[in-house]
Amino acid sequence: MQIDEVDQRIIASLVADARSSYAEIGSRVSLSAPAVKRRVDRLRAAGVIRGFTTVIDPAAVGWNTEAFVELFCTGRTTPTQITLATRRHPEVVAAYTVSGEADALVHLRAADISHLEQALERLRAEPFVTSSRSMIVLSRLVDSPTVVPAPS
Amino acid sequence: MQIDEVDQRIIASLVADARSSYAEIGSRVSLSAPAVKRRVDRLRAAGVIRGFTTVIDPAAVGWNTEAFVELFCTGRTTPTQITLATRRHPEVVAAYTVSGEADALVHLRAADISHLEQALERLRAEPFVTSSRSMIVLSRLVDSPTVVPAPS
DNA sequence: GTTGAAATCTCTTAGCA
DNA sequence: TGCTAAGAGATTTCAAC
Repeated sequence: MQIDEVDQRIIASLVADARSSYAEIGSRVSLSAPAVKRRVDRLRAAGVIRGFTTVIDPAAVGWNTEAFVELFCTGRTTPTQITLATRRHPEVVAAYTVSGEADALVHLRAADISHLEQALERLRAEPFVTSSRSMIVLSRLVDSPTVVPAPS
Repeated sequence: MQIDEVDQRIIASLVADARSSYAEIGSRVSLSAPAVKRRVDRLRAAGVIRGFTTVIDPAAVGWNTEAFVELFCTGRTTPTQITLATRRHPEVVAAYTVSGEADALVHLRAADISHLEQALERLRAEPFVTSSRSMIVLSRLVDSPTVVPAPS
């Protein structure tokens, strides 16, 4: 799909605040509210905009502990297998297949250390996991939403 | 701050769709629109709700390459130093201090491999970095927004 | 302290030039 | 694309629980 500079500025505006009105975005990109809505609808339909969500302080809802786990898998493990397995665990925030020593990197979020330990145990019990290496997050230094490059 | 089950359900609703109306959320939690707004305002003021954002397909805006980089730092490196250094690089999506072998884990997003290479070079040129280990993301398997535990 | 109802104002959204 | 207009939603005020 073709995205012009106006689309990018609309996206940037929506990333900064998903609840701003079309009129407000329009005034920022010099477009009328209906024109903005039409573009947003088009971007949603095309899958460029996946959805609108809310950024929550994890600690406030009681999920204080985070970790990244590198998974080492058996030779014939497919990405699909890892996807299905990791999706089953509610503690999994994100999972990736990666190049390098490990085969996959899993981002976990749990209430506390003991909850994290349980989740880790469950994850490691998956049949294709041969070993794992965990990094517990001590502090989050930077956390930006998806960066939209400014039109050059 | 005190969060009751109604707040949690409002949060869950906003995480699922940040643009839904207060009336819509209200019908789901059996509250009037003004009551929902008051609670949302309170949650925002308390920092539980950090903001509303839009989930973008990174590929659609031309950022196709992702990597995680483990940083090994000199003995007297403070988290603040790492924060300031990583914030300077627009490719840094997130950064954490971690337990384990590495001192920090940095999540990078770039347009392509050569862009990623440049970003990595810049990052490794930071004076406190002694070495690094990169994992290039081959595919994103799972990517959930912040999970809000259902009230039990 | 909270809530819901009503009034006013803004925004959304469809139709049309 | 912008404009207009009708409907829907947001938000403030106020009274009641």
